[in-house]
Amino acid sequence: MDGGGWRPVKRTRTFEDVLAQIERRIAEDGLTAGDRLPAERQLAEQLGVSRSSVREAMRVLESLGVVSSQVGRGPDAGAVLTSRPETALTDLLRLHLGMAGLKLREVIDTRHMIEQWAASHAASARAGTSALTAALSGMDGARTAEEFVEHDTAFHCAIADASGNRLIAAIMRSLRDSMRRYAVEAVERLGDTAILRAGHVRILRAIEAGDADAAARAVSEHLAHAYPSLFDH
Amino acid sequence: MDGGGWRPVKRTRTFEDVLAQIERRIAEDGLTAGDRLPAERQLAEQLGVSRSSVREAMRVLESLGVVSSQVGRGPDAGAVLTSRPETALTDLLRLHLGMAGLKLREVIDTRHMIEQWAASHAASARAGTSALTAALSGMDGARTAEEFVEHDTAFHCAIADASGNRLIAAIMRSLRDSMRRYAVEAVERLGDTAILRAGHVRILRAIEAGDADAAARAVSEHLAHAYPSLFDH
DNA sequence: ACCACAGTATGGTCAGACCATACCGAACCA
DNA sequence: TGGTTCGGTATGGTCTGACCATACTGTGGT
Repeated sequence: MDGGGWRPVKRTRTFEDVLAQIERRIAEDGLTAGDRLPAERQLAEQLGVSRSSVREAMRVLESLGVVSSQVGRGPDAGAVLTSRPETALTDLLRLHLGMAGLKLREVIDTRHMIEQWAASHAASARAGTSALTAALSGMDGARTAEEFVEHDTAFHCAIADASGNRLIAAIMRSLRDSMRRYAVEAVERLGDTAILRAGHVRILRAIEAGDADAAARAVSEHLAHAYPSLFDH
Repeated sequence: MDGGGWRPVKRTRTFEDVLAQIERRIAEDGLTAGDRLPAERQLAEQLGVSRSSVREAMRVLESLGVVSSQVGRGPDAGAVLTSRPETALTDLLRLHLGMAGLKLREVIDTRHMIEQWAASHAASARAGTSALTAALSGMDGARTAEEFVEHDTAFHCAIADASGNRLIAAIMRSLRDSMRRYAVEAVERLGDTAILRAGHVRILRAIEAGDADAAARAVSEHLAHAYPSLFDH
């Protein structure tokens, strides 16, 4: 019969329908961050489904960084549209890294790519140098590997922020956050952070000078020093 | 008293605790794709929570592409760990694009960055040329803009696949999928696809020749032709 | 050896209840 | 008039218990 025109009935789960309808409403009504969604009970009644299904859809939207739920009453209560792709990206990467679905090497290569791009663009725009110098002095005052990594993350994220592309900045921040554990290990294994500091200064100088190529090269060499085991060819 | 040691009690929701415990189990037990999680009812009993809370946690894990639920009975039923970051990324980008939380320009710049990187690496490895030629002939046979974009997506994703980095390939695929609508519009606006074909051929030739720089330049020029309005400085 | 069928474990869905939270507003007092 | 208190209420968070559809499992008959 090879199907004979038959199709399986009802393949989509209820909460998926709810999700699709909410997404449609967002697109059609032009909803943006800050706008409120109807209350769960109201939405359930309007869509003719149970509150559980609406809640499961809400959990998905929340996990993707699209809504944020507040209890209580008033203008700020209920499900409010937000735009937090970075939290969702962080969770996504952390979980897939933990499951060994992704290798550390792949994450670091991605970081390499993003940082070269961001440093080039930051240099072309000569942007973000104040945040970079602040992070640099923060690293100088760090007394533990955790503290160092904290400011190191701020430094590298500042480069991404300076590129002006929020998506790339969000990916960068998520990569760093999900890698935090491995970054601390890498710093402890290295012991001396002087060589890392030199790399940071070279990146900063290249951006200040507006030299995109030099900035990209500086990033590349910096990462090679930070993760030597991944760059032995 | 500055608080006097007081802190708000119970700020985390139940399903978040469930989520944390599942994640801990994944990390501690070294679970990977293919392994099964306990059944919802069983998990609820073991954790001392209701099944609803377990289900909400499951929805989050599913939306992040970490588990996949199958009904019925047997070895394949229940919640199975998976590794599908690309579906989660696609949903994430699509929703945030729809909400205007991200601008199309940012997505295309990201794509530009990834494709230059991937084309360089594919050229260095001289990899993926067979998939690329197949996609190329697919585009030649396309009769509608949708069909063309279909094979165009395959072409560009093949470049990312050839880089060997699954994270970057996943980001590439998600970017393309979430942009599909805009890509079709762009092709229709362009009318003639001959210039796009020429760009594809140049990219392919550069990869075949193992010329990383030429591949990166070809990608850059190809994107400039496809989205002229975004490249007018 | 095969097949039909009851049993059962699974996720999917629903209804209804109760709780904590936080705002709203009216009644109450100064 | 002005402020305060306190009950009402809308919100999300959680739980219970039920029922359904699905798909395997094992048993018993042929």
